[in-house]
Amino acid sequence: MYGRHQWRRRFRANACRWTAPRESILDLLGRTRGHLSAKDIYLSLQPTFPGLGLATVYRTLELLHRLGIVQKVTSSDGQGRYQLRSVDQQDHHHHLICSRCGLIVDYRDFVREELELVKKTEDALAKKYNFVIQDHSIEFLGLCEKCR
Amino acid sequence: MYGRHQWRRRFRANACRWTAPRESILDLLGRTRGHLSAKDIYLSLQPTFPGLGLATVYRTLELLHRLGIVQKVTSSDGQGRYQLRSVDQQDHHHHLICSRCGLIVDYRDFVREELELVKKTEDALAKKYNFVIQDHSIEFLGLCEKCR
DNA sequence: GCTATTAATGATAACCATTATCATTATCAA
DNA sequence: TTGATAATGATAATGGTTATCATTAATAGC
Repeated sequence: MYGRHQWRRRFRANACRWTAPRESILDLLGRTRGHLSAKDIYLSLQPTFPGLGLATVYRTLELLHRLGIVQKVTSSDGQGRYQLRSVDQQDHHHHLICSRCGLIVDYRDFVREELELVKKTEDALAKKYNFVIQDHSIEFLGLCEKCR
Repeated sequence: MYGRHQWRRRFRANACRWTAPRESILDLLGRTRGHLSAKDIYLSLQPTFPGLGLATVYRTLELLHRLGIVQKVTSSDGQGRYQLRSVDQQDHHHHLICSRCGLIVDYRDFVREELELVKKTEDALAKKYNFVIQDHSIEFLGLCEKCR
């Protein structure tokens, strides 16, 4: 995983400053498995960083998303959730989402097959519809064990 | 496509009443290609149905979604968009979404291959994670011709 | 190490899609 | 026809996200 030095360099390269809020948010994302909402992050950092503002969390997440550092999932309730984009391809995954309680499960089954197809589709769509493809999302919606 | 008699029967079977707002919304969805937001629908019906309330549009869309009549896409700007679920399987498609302006393109390329993989994945995930799978979503995000 | 420039921050108001409330109306089974 | 009640419309409330703006802090140039 990246350390603060690498992050700092990456920020500099994009004319962005390396600040305490950004470091603490990246740090939290780095040591958290799941998908965090802006409020999750805001509340989690409250004890160690009481001065942090919610607006800064949003701004930082948007920046990280723009830089391709963070992956954004808009769940069906319209709330954005964020996760560090893993450096190694081994960790690429897709989502299984409970439409009742919003639980998000990362699954890694069939990812190889999925990515093959994704690559093929991506190329074809980019050409046919004249899009610049930035990302893809494969999700299954259903009811989890508790909600079924 | 369904006519009002079929819809009416389907509503009755679910203890739902057949009303003017519901008929007009279904009618509009039936003769519109793209994905409509609640406000789109509200504004489109304003001339022919001035009394229609926005809340009713939301309630109707939620009902149609619950009944499986309508497909919902939550775009990355957090706005819900709705489309009549097509009766014939031939029309099954996935989405190409512009992350800047929200444009949604339905594509039908590689859908056969995608659905094969989807079926396989669905079965495995349902078993492994004890989910009841209701739906899936495959989306590509990028910048459209105008926004690139 | 200073200092000027200006990006970033925090507090808060504004925004906007969606949901809840509630009195009124309309559907439909009996 | 009528009674029970589902559905509606108007509007207030909610909640996530964005805009505003004065203040603070990071960085490049000296």
